[in-house]
Amino acid sequence: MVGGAVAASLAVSTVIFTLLEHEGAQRLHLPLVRRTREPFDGAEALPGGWIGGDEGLEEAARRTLAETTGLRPSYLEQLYTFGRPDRSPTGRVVSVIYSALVRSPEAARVAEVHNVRWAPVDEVRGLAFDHDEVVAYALWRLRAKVGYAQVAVHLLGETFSLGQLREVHEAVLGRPLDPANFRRRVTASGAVEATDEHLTGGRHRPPRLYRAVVPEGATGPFQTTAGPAA
Amino acid sequence: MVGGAVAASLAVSTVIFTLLEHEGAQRLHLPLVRRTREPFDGAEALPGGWIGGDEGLEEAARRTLAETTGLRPSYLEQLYTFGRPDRSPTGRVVSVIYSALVRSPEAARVAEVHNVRWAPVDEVRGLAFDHDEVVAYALWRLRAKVGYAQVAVHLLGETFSLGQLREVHEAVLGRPLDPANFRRRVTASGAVEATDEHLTGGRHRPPRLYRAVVPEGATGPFQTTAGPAA
DNA sequence: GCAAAAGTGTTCGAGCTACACCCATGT
DNA sequence: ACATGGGTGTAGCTCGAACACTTTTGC
Repeated sequence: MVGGAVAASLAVSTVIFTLLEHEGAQRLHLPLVRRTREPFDGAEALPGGWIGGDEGLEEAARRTLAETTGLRPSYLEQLYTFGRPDRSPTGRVVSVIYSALVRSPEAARVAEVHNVRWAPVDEVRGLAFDHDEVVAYALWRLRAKVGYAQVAVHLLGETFSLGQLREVHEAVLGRPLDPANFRRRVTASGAVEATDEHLTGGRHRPPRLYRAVVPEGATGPFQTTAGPAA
Repeated sequence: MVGGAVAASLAVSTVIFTLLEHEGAQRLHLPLVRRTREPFDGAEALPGGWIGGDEGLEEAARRTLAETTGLRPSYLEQLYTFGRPDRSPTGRVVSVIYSALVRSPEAARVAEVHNVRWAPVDEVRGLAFDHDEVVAYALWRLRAKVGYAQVAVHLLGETFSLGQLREVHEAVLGRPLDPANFRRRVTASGAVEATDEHLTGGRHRPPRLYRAVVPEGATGPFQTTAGPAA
């Protein structure tokens, strides 16, 4: 299976979401890096890089993410592969796009070190290549997924209150949710389990803390919500 | 963005589903081609080939599909990209996998011409590379998708009875469906529209023929059920 | 005591399932 | 006439939306 290969460059880029305080509310942000070479010199782009000769695709996503932003995501899944022949003006580039979530403290830790700007998702425009499109698609997928899969917990720490989890969902979906119904839906789904601890220091009644339950099928050949394990 | 590129070979393969008569019922089948060179010489594999230097990914999928099987799919979407460094014993190959549907007459037309075997989906085993995995994942996705998206119509002709459409769903899901409820669900969804014609020649009351309704958002930048347009 | 979030209960309606039943056709 | 798939009606269940209400804390 060697011989027919063609000279396309293989890249990987990642759309990373996190929650940051913005105008008094938790809102979805993503990190952008400014390009320092042609094409699109000076424009902002998604973090990424070339795929190494001896690494898997997800591995490449993690490596380039660490190199360009220093981030270690708590969730990472393949999103889509873009390969229009004209998407880069300097030659054929096929990009495997990953989608990731990082917890806020991790994002804050990195913000001061690297040349990274955290942009609110709805203010992302004018990115290099077709990255505007990529971001819109990643956001659409995240919003769809938060409805049926346990992804939101990856934006929070080990334990969390149901109010905090609801705020995450609200930030992702961009609309308020009924606290009572949200609580019932989440607890009934079995996706979280109660701990004995409560969150103190708040201004009101201390909420019980919960922990995410690791799904059953996660050890099988396929993660049925994210794609094949390969 | 030239210069860092790495020497990975870029391939495309397609999992194609169609409906064929098998043991008295319509069942899902897919075409396999027998390899005539190393690696996996003599084994069966998914149709595919190398991606050309000046074609899009979907374009490459259509071309290789035509070249190896002669098939023209009525539906085609990107499924997943596989890139484990060791998935081919002869060197690094990254494969973009597409999932396709073809109508039965098209499948029958091609079956006699090319070196293609149509295998019932649940008897597919021992394929080259990681193609067993790929098929299992494609099937899982198709079954999930048939529940919320209008994909089944691509296995039928221009017009069809609701009984035929139900048979398609039953073949995909592998279980019987209540005819009354299926009819109501489909008509209420607005995914099909009634024609004035009826299917004659059957042994019983002639069913009304329906036509698939092209979804609204299909002209926008994204097809919200399949992925970005790019 | 008061404000506000945590947490519980209840009602309502949409949508799905199961199943009874009528309709129209070929044999 | 009758068998069979096409097509309609309907009762019951589940689940989510809306919202009233009680509980527990800080101030």
